Amino acid sequence: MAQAQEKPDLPQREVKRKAILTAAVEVFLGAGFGLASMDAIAQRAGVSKATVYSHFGNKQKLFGAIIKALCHDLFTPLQTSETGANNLELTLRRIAEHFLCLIMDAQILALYRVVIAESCRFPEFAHIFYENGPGQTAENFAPYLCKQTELGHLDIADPRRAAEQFFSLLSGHVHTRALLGVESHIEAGEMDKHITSAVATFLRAYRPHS
Amino acid sequence: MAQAQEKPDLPQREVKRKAILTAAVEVFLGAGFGLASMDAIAQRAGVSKATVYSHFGNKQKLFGAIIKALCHDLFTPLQTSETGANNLELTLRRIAEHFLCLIMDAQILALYRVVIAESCRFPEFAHIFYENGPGQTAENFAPYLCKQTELGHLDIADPRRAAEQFFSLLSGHVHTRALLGVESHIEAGEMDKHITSAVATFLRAYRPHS
DNA sequence: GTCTATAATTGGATAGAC
DNA sequence: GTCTATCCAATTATAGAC
Repeated sequence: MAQAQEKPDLPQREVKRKAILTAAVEVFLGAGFGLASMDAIAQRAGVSKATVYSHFGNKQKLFGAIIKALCHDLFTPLQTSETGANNLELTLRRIAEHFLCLIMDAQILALYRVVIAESCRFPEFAHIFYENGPGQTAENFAPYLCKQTELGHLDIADPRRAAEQFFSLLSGHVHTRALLGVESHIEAGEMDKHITSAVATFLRAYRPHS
Repeated sequence: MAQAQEKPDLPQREVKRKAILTAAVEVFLGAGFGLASMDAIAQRAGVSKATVYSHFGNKQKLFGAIIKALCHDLFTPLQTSETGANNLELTLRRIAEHFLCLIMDAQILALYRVVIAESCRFPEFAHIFYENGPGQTAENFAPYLCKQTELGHLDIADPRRAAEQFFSLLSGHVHTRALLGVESHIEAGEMDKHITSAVATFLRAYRPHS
């Protein structure tokens, strides 16, 4: 106590802040906003409740902090540019696989559930989620479809709408079931068929009739 | 008080039971399971809390009762049989319109949000929701696609999968945004374009190449 | 059978010691 | 800056009057 303070620059406070955020993610995503308790978060973070409040003010603000952070961190943008270039079907398939890894990710599913559940009480977070997730995804993919149309490999009049259709085909009932926790595990073979079928349907619909 | 009891057969108890159920639907769908209170339900039903407990035992059981009732009542099956018969595109469009009315219905959206939110704590209800909703819908539609394939109007190898793709195209980001409460109102013209585009994409993908 | 009143617990938030 | 102890409101559930 006397000669402590040796490393005033070691961010002791930041360590606790991180611990609280990590705990809050687990508790909020597991229990939802309503049933999550600040006690549970403090306990899991290994700090006192007062410390939690000193960092984040109140429950709503803490909730907002973790939702925004997750929306910002979890959605890694799909790489549509600089691809294997010439093979359209293969490129679509690669994008499809990445997309399905994203939307079937346990943490993103949990985030989606919580954001949907609280969309009436916290419309701001629903908006942020949509813009960073589904919105961005379609927005980024549309230019690729546009270019492929210019090159004559596709025949698409409304690229943005076609992009949404592509991802809707991919989400499908597989995603619905995952969101509902019904028949939660899907074997690799079934997933492969699902992707193959979605890509094939999209290509049959939008390939030029030679 | 003395000469009351004139109509012992009037189902006074049933009236209160109905009032409680109605109130419970509003409160649970509005607030979610966690933030819904038995006080609020009793108050809205115009009865005392003790009466609520005497009818439904506890909060979980009351929640289960209303979820099951809603899953049973809200999903009206799409009429795929005995249609305008010969015009395939028109029939698909009619089914599509009915389907979109269903999934954009405010009460079904609210039910969906609550069921998703509680899918971890109440997997049984998620299962019932899926079976009565998305599952039934695709299951009932598949035979129609099968028959159209036999008639040579469509070319579908896996009718069940194609059925899911049809409804996935129709749900799309329109449904996602509605679920999230983002950009909640959609004008009729935009909805019409959405349906037209989804049906057209499905037909281009699955019509036989003459 | 329904109500009023209350028990028992929990959860959000804070005051004050160190 | 962090912890302990506590306040206060709300909530589930029930006991007992009528």
